[in-house]
Amino acid sequence: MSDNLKLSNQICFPLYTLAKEVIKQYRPILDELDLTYPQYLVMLVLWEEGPQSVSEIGNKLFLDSGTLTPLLKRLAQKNIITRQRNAEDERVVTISLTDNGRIMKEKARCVPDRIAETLNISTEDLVQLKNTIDKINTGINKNKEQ
Amino acid sequence: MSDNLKLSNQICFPLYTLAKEVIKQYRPILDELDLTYPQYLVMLVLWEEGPQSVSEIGNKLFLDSGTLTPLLKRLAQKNIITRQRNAEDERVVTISLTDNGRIMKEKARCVPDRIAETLNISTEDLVQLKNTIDKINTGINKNKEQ
DNA sequence: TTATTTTAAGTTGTGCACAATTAAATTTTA
DNA sequence: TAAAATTTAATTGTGCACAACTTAAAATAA
Repeated sequence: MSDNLKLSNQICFPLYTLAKEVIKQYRPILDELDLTYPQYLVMLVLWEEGPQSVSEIGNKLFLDSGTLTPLLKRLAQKNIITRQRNAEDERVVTISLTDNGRIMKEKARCVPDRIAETLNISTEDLVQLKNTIDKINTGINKNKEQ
Repeated sequence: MSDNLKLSNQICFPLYTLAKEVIKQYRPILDELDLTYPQYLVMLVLWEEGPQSVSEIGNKLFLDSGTLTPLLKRLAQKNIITRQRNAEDERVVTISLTDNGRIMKEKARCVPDRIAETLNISTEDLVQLKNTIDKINTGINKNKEQ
């Protein structure tokens, strides 16, 4: 195994553990909103872009209906979103915020600040990480096109 | 929300999706070994460091017994590891490779090459990513110590 | 030694994540 | 228009991931 290949091993594992670790940083903060990290992502999309279909949410978050359907049912049960089958196209289910869901946006305003605190890292390093991640994603997607 | 804080949002989500994406690259390759990515990590540790307890594996992979116990039972069912309660200290369960488990190491030799191919990224970028990840992990752990 | 504390693994319950399949509605094509 | 293909959610099943708890064993303290 060449050094370069060993390196790929040394990257995937840290990446996998770091992602878990960062999500763990969200847990105590999102607990106050009674949200998990994937649920928070769905709420971010709805806060930012308003009512939309399950598949639109799925395309933005890279999650399929097998993940989203039960997750959205849980958000509906918390009474922060509604799920309504579309009248024109009955295949589509439109997800909208309830009043409670909209109110939650205010309570969630502080989340990014608090995460930034726990990450305890410079802006330059964050920019650096984002650039490298984008580069890798480009590499992976280039392979897919072939 | 300052630009810096927006950035933390822009980092955590790409990190979360990239980690999932990279693990997805492993799937077709590890399917040939009938292993999942976490199962592959356990096998790597056993191939490299030999028989060890559940908690030793857990410390190295940052996984607890709630995750490892059922995972290890599945590996034992595939007949590639054994789980044996320690005679001196009966709290400890020692995990060892079977002959099949040792043979699998040869079949797994090509995995890093094939992953490196799909990632399609330069050595410099990989080194870069690893450095940034290590830096963030240091930042998180520094916070924990406080 | 006996009681207390700690440690190791297992158990239970919740919530993703995703592959594979299904069912129904819509669109496209012949 | 009727048949075929596509799209959208939902369902089913497997496997993490982790918090909270339990159990048994071992280590430590009283």
